[in-house]
Amino acid sequence: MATNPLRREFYDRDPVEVAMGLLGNILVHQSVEGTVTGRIVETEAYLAKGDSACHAARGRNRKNASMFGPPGRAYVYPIHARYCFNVVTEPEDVASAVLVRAVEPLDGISLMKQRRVPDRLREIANGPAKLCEAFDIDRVLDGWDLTRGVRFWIERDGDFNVGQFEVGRSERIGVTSAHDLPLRFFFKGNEFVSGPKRMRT
DNA sequence: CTACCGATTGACT
DNA sequence: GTCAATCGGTAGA
Repeated sequence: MATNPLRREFYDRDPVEVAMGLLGNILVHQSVEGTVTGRIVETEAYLAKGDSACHAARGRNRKNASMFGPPGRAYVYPIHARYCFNVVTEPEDVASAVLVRAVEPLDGISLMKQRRVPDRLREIANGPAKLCEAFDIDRVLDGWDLTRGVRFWIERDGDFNVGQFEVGRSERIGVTSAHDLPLRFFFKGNEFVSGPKRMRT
């Protein structure tokens, strides 16, 4: 069956636009264990310029190389003994990205529960590292081309009405610099968004 | 080689 | 709200 991944042009834009545009779209990972999908409900933008919290702020290295690659690739990096998943935005050599912080589990929930302990539905993917555990995203997928629609991609859900949620905006969670930049976006009131209630409304 | 740290999480007051 | 466990990557001796 043909897949319908978001195209390169979607990602080849300002990370703030991509971060807002990703909300409501569906993340898909087909692994040997089975297929899991989830609706993106929370994102954060990391800018190529003027953003000290961006991993590329102090230049290129082996770890952040994917961020300097073409748009529409994955940037997966390890932190605190876990992984986080970003999509690369803007043209090659412009190092910006969007962190996918939370998804609402849709298909393959039993498989996600197998991978996640505890397995309460709301807690399965309401955080960047939780999402990676539930979706089995690790460094093997760093640099993966999300626009091919093979194994790992993001697609639009034509039946989903984006307007049913108001989009909230806040400072980013967890960053130790550039606190003031309001670059986090989320569906207000959606229970699968990460953080305490005040960060979800 | 060792030292340090983080875009986290989960447990706890 | 606070705090410690976690470990791969990087920087520095």
